[in-house]
Amino acid sequence: MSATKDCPPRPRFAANAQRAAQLCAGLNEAQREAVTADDTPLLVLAGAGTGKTRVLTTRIAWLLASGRARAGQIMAVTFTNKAAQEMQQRVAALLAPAQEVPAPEEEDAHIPPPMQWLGTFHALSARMLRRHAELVGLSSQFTILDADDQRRLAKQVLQNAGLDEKRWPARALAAAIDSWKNKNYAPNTLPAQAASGFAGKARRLYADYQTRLKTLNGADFGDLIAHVVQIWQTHPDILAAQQARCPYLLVDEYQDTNTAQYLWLRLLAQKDKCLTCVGDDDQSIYGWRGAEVGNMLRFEKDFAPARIIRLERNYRSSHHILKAADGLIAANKKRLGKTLWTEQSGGARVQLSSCWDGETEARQIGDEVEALQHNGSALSDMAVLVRASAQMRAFEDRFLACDIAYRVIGGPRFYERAEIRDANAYLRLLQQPDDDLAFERIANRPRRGLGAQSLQKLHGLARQQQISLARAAALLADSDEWAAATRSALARFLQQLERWREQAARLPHTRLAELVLDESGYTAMWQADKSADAPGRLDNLKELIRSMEAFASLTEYLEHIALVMESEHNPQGDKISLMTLHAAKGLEFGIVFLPGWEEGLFPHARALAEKGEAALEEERRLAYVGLTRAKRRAYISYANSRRLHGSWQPAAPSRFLDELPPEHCETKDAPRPESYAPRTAPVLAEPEIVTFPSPAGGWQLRARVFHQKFGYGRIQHVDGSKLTVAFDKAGIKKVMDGFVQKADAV
DNA sequence: AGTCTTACTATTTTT
DNA sequence: TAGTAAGACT
Repeated sequence: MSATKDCPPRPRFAANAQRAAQLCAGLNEAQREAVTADDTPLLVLAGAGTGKTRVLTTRIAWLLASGRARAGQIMAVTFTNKAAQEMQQRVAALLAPAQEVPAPEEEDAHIPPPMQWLGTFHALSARMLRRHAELVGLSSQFTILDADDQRRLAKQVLQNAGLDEKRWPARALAAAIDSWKNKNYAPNTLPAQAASGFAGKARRLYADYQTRLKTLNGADFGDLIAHVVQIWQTHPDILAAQQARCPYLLVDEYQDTNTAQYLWLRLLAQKDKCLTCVGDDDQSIYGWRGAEVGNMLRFEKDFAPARIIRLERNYRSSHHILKAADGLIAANKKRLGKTLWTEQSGGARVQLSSCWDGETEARQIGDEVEALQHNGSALSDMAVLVRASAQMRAFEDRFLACDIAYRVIGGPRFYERAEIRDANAYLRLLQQPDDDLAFERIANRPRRGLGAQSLQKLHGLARQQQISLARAAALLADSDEWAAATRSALARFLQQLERWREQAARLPHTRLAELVLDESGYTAMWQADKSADAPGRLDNLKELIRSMEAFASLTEYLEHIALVMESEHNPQGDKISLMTLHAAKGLEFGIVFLPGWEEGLFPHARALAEKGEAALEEERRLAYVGLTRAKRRAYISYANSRRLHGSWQPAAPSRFLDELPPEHCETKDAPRPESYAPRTAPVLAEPEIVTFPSPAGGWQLRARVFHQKFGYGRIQHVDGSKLTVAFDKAGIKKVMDGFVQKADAV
């Protein structure tokens, strides 16, 4: 607790020594050390279930209670809004009893949000960027693009460059740009290898994309970080001011930082900062999104003199589960290394079982769920964690069939629905007339005679003049070009927008939203729609208006929906949770089911194909995350064959099964004799529709083939895997070879 | 301009 | 298999 020589003297605030001591009361040795550490850069290596969040929040509370810092001087960075929220609440709860003591300074007397600088990288960056937007060519009203906007923009850039969208899909460009920004590459610093992509046009495309962003006054998620880094790098005064504002910097989930975020942190922390990073290299599962575990492995070097504190005492899982997880992760080579232990002894071993296929697996797990329920376990204390969302289907079907209440975590999101995005586009356009993506989205929704043709022409003019669509529209409406009908439609639309903007100043934002949806005819459009989902969409719009009430202004609301894409409204009820392993990070359940431990699925073949050994280690960490979610019981299962993309695939048990220490596991014999066939050749449920995966050379002209839908036919032409077949009844068709088979095989 | 047909794709997705 | 997205058709 002594002041360090590395840091200059800092103002001290009214301390509450008693309160500070109380905060440490329930902590173990390592936790207390981390909480009360001095200002030296600190890495807290916190294993699963070792009280990571507790340490982080207690450290914040301790910094405040001990008088080292005021709330406004602490910056705490998280990755998710959920984590930020939770931290906010927990800090407040820790400090709540302290409020009985009169507040030491008037300005702190009322502090509803205890931490002004607690948020995600993106939220904090957005806030700082709004202040200095003009330095990167934006106005402070800039729009934050979501993934869909980003894709559409990428598509426009590709079209403009004349690239074949089949070969170079927009999603691929958007993903590439994302990954370049994760690495903090600008168009002109793109390394040669990356620049050679997209038919050698990568750099051009990236530059175009950025130009378009500037024109429409927008920033994508990657820009939020990258622009701030750039501003700090080029304006030392701005950086220094920010550094001085928050001398205390805490980072959650440090293993998930990407290169750009790392630079962001390093810039902020380089001067006399008290930096505390918390994370677990063994739970790094977002490498595919740019996270660099290396940031964590290098911490001591990067922030020397730094210290590392390991939290290894696990409070969550039973002995066997912990040991099984520990044995599994030990197979990874690139790790800082730690060994979790628990005082809990005994408990159930990890249960391993095999089954016939995905459906049988779901049935087995369903049966076990019911058995556990009869023994008094609550559904809400159980979870099924899958590798890929496609696996969820079987469980949903089964749970519906036997009436087990379930909840899917991480499904489609409220803000991603078409009607919500439309409504938001109207609002965005009011605030930010140059937001082309919003303009495009709603220009003809509802129909007002501005079809694809008109939009196309507008685009041409906008691009030629380097202006936004709305400005181009204004020019055209006044010109003599085009059909009068189009011009008047444009003029009417622009007038409407103008009127709403005037109203925006007078009306509360919820009222404004209603007015816009009403007068634009948008609501009427859905009312007139006879399709089955129209009423639901109208409900969603009402829900949207309601949710806007929680915000003070339109600006605040828009900022929120851009940065907080979360939807979980209904976490109540006794239901079993169904989610991907990725979504499970940070959660815990009494009983956890881990289905689908098969080679190809888990570890996933695609991951291995892309990045080899590194990806295998990440898959293994994913398995580790899964296992360590369980408090009392873990069930691992695998199927002997699985249907993938319509055809049956043989499945071998995952190599991870062999890596589990056998003394902590228990293999349950398959309950049905016919389904017990581990490690044997696959059994195909419906051999008559087996496909021929690799037909090269296997197809002969004029051979008789059979197709499920078209019946018998004769091959006329072979083009790789595409066959032209003259069917007896259905005529000449082009079919993929996977869907036909030799007629004599039938 | 809307509906139908065809082609294509298919891990994970904190912001 | 199944879901989507783009093009063709009327």
